[in-house]
Amino acid sequence: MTDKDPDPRYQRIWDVIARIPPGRVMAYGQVARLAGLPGRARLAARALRVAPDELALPWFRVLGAGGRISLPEGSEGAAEQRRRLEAEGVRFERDRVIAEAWGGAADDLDALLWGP
DNA sequence: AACTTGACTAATC
DNA sequence: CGATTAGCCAAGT
Repeated sequence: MTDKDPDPRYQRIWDVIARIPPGRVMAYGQVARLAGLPGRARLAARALRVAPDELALPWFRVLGAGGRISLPEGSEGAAEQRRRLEAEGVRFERDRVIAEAWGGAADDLDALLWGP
């Protein structure tokens, strides 16, 4: 076939994001690292942006470094992201997610991805 | 092929 | 805290 195969890097990133437990959050860099792409935080962001809606990924559980929403403040997406996270019990401190929400997620994913 | 852009990050000031 | 700089690399122009 002449078609390009789907980029396996994106597949891995989508897989990681899809497994983030409710009520928890992860940073782009962390997602990239668990996807086997250390240092490619921007690729994780791009993958999320181009992700098909059919995957129904929990995009709102992915934040920038330090638990901050990366979408432009005042944008529709930023408001929705915060609303969805708070609906799952994730608490905020000004524009930043409380540290508790983001512990554990890596451990759980580590178990799900590498050792079930 | 050269240049710009970006849902990033860490370090500095 | 916020602003700046620099590193990074894939995709868009």
